[in-house]
Amino acid sequence: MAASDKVKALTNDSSFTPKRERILDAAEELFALHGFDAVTLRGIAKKAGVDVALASYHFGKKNELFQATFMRRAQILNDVRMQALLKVEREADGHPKLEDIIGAFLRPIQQLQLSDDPGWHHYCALLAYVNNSAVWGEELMHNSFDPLVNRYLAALRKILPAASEERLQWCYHYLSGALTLTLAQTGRIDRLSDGLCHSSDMESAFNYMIPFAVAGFERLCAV
Amino acid sequence: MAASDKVKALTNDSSFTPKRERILDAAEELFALHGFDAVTLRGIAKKAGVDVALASYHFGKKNELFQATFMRRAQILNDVRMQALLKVEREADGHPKLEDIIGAFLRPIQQLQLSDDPGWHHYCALLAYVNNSAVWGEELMHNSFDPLVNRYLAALRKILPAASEERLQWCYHYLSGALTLTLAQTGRIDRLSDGLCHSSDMESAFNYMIPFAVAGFERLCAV
DNA sequence: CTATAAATTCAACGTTTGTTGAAAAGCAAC
DNA sequence: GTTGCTTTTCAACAAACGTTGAATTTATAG
Repeated sequence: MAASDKVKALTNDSSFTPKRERILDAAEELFALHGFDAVTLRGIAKKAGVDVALASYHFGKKNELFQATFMRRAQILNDVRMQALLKVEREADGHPKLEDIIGAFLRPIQQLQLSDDPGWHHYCALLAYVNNSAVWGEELMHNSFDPLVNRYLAALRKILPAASEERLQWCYHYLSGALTLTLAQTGRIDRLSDGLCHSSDMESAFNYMIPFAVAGFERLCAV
Repeated sequence: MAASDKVKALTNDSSFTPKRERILDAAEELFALHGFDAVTLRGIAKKAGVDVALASYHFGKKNELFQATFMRRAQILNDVRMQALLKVEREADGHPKLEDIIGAFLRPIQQLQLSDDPGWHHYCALLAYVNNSAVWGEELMHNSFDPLVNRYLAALRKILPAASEERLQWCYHYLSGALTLTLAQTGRIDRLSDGLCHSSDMESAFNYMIPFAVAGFERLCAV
């Protein structure tokens, strides 16, 4: 009996089988690189050094494996982002600047993307895939991130009291789009800029993205 | 002999077989909705009311059908966008405002998306899929859109002479990301805003997107 | 050391996939 | 109306797919 390890997943009990984790690692990388449908359970199993049937044993259907892969790091990301928001609110005595809030939202992703763990690198690409997907975009993002995002929106509302809810939502949408295309790392900016800029240059990408988004929010949501 | 109709495609000769066009229509819709790998040639053929083998006969491999589907409307979009840019440049005696240029870049997409032809609706979703895809994003976008985009970048350079090339490229990247997520229509903003905003509300999406991007460009690229 | 349960592999199933060669149908020209 | 060419269908292929039940190994507990 397995495939009902959901209790474990929820309680963040990391007493998992090593092979189970290796399946998730392999799935993470392959799903991020090629998308859900282009990846086969056999490909995942091979990369994990494991029999095909083991993926079904631990996670059930292929759909469920995909969701498990996506959810695994979601809570960690939420925690880091929440800490970042609380920090800037604390340090500014409850009156953070717009730039601080957007920075708190974006910088953790940049840091995780560049961390030693290559899994986070893959996860960021997976995040881009899911957020832009008509199939997974709504439900999976909602289940994984809405509480945190709503907390951020509340912080933005507080310092942008003149903004209509509609404008605030659309501004977040544009920010999310800019972030998503950045994390997708398609190599397009490399081509278009003829080698001047690089999709992999996350430092530049985030350094410019923050003031870009700040200016947009101010223009649409300022008093 | 066929599958080398590439001359026709290039010369825009629309003396195509009706069934060939119906295959492209069906492929457009299905690829946009589910992505390349989730769509089968049999599914396309069924929707087009045609035998499976006919797709291979006209387009060769599945890859090539996908590219043909994507390229079909690309030149039309390029033409419309180019006309829009020339118009704002003409009407401003060669000195258009930033807002005019970005509007010329975005408004044609909005209009096509909302046109009577449902094919454009699907094509816009396909554009979002391709632009965010690690597999197709670089090559296909480059082949289809780079000349036009470079023409727009030149127009932006002219009115933002103080901007470094790097900043200009990244600003365009963020604009492209905001546009891409908008065209993807994942339904996420509907959920996050609890029904207040709608992915399908292209009028609001573009009305807000333009000033958002304008403010971003000005902040990063202004004198 | 043994019994019990979990983890893993093995083998196989029924489908579905993209692709192809040959046959049939449609259509032009003479 | 027969001859050539294009278009379309038919039939079938080998390969790969997700999934499952049973067998085997590994770990846990008493």
